[in-house]
Amino acid sequence: MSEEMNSRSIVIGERLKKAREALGYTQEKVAEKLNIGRPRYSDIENGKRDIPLKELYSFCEFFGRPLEYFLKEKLAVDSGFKVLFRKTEGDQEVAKVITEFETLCEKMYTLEEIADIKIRPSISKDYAYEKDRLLFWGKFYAKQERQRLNLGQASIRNLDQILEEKCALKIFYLPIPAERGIFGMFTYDEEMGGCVLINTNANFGKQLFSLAHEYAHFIFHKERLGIVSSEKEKDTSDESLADNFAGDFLMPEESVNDIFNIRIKNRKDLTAEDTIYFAEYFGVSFQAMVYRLNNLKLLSNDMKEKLISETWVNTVRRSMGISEPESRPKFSSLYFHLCLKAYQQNKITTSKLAEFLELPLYQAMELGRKIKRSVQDDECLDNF
DNA sequence: TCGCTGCTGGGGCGCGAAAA
DNA sequence: TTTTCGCGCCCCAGCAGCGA
Repeated sequence: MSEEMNSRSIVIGERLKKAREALGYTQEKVAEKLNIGRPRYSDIENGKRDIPLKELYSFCEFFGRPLEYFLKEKLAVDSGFKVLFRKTEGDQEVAKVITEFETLCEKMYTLEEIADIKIRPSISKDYAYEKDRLLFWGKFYAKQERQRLNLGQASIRNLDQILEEKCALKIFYLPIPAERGIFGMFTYDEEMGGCVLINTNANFGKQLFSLAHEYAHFIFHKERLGIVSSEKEKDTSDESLADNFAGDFLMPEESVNDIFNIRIKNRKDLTAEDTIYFAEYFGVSFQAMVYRLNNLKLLSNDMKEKLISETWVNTVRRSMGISEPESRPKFSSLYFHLCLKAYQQNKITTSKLAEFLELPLYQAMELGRKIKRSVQDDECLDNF
């Protein structure tokens, strides 16, 4: 084996090991699935044996990773996902989602490199807090962040765009099986910056809340390599702080009070219709709105319990002319923009464009033609 | 203690080069 | 053209070390 081949085999072997451990498989299981002997697979992982291209494709397919993952000299997220992997040990469905999340982050990083645009968070502020005053600090920093980002008191439905543009967060959307109780994930890496994954199986209101929640992790808990925001962990102090922050950030007390005073005035308690109106105004879920109104003492405990148990909320929403928006694209507008920019500058081929956007080649060719014809970036974005 | 991993030795198989 | 030989690759069995 030549020296070059040897170093390549070592890199591939290390990536194979990471990919295998990410899915919680043993060497024996992988070897069995791929129909090779375990010692041979062990040798491959240890870089002692070169891998034929055909076999490498099988590995890509089996681990759900692009070929680049095994061949690239340097990965952006070589260390950043380790903790996430450990946290989801044994749950291969979730492990697969995380693998896809990692792949998306890696693609984003590659695109930034190709387009020569490195977008990194500029936050250097110290977000210190005391663990016994989480309500206070959540509210305090939510207000500060709104000011810092010039958001005023208005509702922020386009939070993903704001966080991408102003905080350089990388945001992706993927479905995670509902029964796992996972709403979002966050990971941070010096090289990559902050990366967020939102579960698209939740409704849009819940997704917005999860995004604000993950943003809280970004500002408070960057030192933790990976965070899975789930039902199981909701009572931990980090999760409580993130929830408090998200509630205050999305539904500022002043705004809620203002609307309450205009709409409700002299009435004794809110109705389900009122709560739906509030939720729609702030873009959050009905449930989040109920809890927020209750926390602000604008909704009695009895009414809170009654509203939370209601099953006809969606029927009322529809009768009020409110419908759930269509499904969300997996990629952010920034990711899409970087793809188009790289293609426009002839830095990626049509097949690469297809790969980055996960499109069939013919669609990528059509898009490519539009990009080439188009004079302005915006025009081609609108046309697609 | 058990499961996982790394490592070694023995043996089989296929392929290419050299010899008959 | 056929046979032989060397080499590389592979599999299997088994042992030792490590960590939970």
